[in-house]
Amino acid sequence: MLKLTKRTEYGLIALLHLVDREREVVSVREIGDHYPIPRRLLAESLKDLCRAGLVTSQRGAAGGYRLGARAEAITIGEVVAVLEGAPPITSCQELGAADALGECIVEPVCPIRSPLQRIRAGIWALLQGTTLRSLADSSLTPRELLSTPGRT
Amino acid sequence: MLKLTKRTEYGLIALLHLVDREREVVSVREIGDHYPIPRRLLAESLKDLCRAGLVTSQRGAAGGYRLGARAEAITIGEVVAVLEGAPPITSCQELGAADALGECIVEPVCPIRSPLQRIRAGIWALLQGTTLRSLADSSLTPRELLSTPGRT
DNA sequence: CCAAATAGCATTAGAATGGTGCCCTTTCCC
DNA sequence: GGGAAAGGGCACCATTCTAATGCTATTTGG
Repeated sequence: MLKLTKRTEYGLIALLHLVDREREVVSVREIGDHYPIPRRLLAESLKDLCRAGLVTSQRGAAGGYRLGARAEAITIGEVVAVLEGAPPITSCQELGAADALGECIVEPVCPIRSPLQRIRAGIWALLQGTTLRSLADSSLTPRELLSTPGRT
Repeated sequence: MLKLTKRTEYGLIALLHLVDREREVVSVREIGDHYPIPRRLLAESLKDLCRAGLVTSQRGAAGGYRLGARAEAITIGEVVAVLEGAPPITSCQELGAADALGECIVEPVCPIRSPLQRIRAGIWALLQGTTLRSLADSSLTPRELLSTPGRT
């Protein structure tokens, strides 16, 4: 289904919490105490984010996590890619070459021509264009997508 | 995971095929012959789309399907909602009232404050703002989202 | 009447998801 | 030094979702 996983939700919650305390080391316990979510899974998400370098960890008694970069430099796309695997944007589809439509001789139904691939690319672009900072500031979209135009 | 289902893909392929032959009645067999996909599932998707009124059906020997509205009037959001269930945008979250952030006393962690909810809303807005026509014309996004700004 | 085509329902195998258990390693602090 | 606190790494289970197929009924054109 078209939805992000709990894993991602917990990760984002943690990251936004860390944005609030940029530069500080915050333990999973403290983050978990603020939200009605299974602390254990929160920890799993943070582990994954740590392996990917989006956060750094401090082990030991007074340990915890800290943002691995500025909040403006971490995109939601990165977070999603880490926590639920990179989107299966295959073959010639690379967002950069997204203009080269019409010229794809891979298959009878080239993936780039599949409507689903194009939609995925759009969603992906949206996520890549949203940073932790902008999410923290409640302005989700790059511009003001929520006031949708289109629909001729 | 953040992905649309095959069901949706087949539905979109069928719909785009019907856009090409607007007003004509096209059988599942004919559509299926054009793409390397299980014809049976294609039929399932079309059945669902028919129940929802996005396409109309003609039963009997020379039967088939036809678009239920103009290609400009059918949004990808509608198609997705039909084929994989409406997105779980719960409670106070309604896209219209998305401005009323900060004032939500439902839960300790109000869904509207959950980053995941906000991202879902963004994705949903994107889908709602894209029509079958614009998809057929390969210009996926309402404006030119693919050239993402943001990322301060 | 027959063949083609949609309509409806049911089921199956496999994968993904959410959640938990168990144990190890590191580090602070008494 | 020793224990408690905190992260690190697997492995596992139950439930749900997904993709796909089987079977049968109903409609309709020729």
